[in-house]
Amino acid sequence: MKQAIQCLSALAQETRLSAFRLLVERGPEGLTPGELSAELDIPGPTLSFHLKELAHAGLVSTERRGRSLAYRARVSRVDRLLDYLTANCCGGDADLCRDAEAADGRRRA
Amino acid sequence: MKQAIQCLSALAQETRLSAFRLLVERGPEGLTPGELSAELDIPGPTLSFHLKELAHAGLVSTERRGRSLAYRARVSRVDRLLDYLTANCCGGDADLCRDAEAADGRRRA
DNA sequence: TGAAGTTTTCTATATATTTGGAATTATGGA
DNA sequence: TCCATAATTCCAAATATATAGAAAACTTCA
Repeated sequence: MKQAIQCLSALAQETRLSAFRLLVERGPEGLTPGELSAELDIPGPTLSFHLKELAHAGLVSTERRGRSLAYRARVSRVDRLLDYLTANCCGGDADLCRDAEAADGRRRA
Repeated sequence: MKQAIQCLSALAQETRLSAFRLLVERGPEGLTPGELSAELDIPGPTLSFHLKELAHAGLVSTERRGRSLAYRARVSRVDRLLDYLTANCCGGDADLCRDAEAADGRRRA
């Protein structure tokens, strides 16, 4: 649970969510803090604070590339997060769960 | 994006995450604030504050049932959240994305 | 080794969230 | 209507998070 909250908190902030999504789009090549700082128009220290938060949650990894660092998104973390959030849905009864969602949809429609 | 942050923030808190997961497990029958308050050992006003947060994010729905309310989890919101977080992964190049994850895994192993 | 480029740490301030007791509001049944 | 139950709102204090300038630390390449 601690880990899930860490991931959720990390993504529940505008600057960090934007940075993470840029990194997801970019793929394996990654982006440097300098590039992110420019792209997001955020001062270095502020960005650094947020990247640290994402790294601490395991949502990004880093690798040195020349004189800069390359930050990359770890998308698999997001998948694991989803699994945790919906674990044992409807007590494990898939049919019940499907019905519940359908009923819920009907109510809103 | 606003909506995604709202969902993430709502779940990024111990009491709310616990409540949400209890509701997910319970399925369509739902749980009343009183039951949740007892189960989680949280004072009424505190729980109420958190349920409001979840409801505001669209993660739970309510329905009156006799003298109480039934809170239910809206699991579909979580699915949509995942889609948003990983949208346009690796610029839409699925092969690239798969490779990136595999490489990342190798690095960590 | 030294200088330039990158990124992070330090630090203070501003802002936002969480908590729970007391009071209030809403509901259903007699 | 009136009472008992259920849940929410109000409020103030405690806690946590975000921001960015100045300074420091780490890398690389000449």
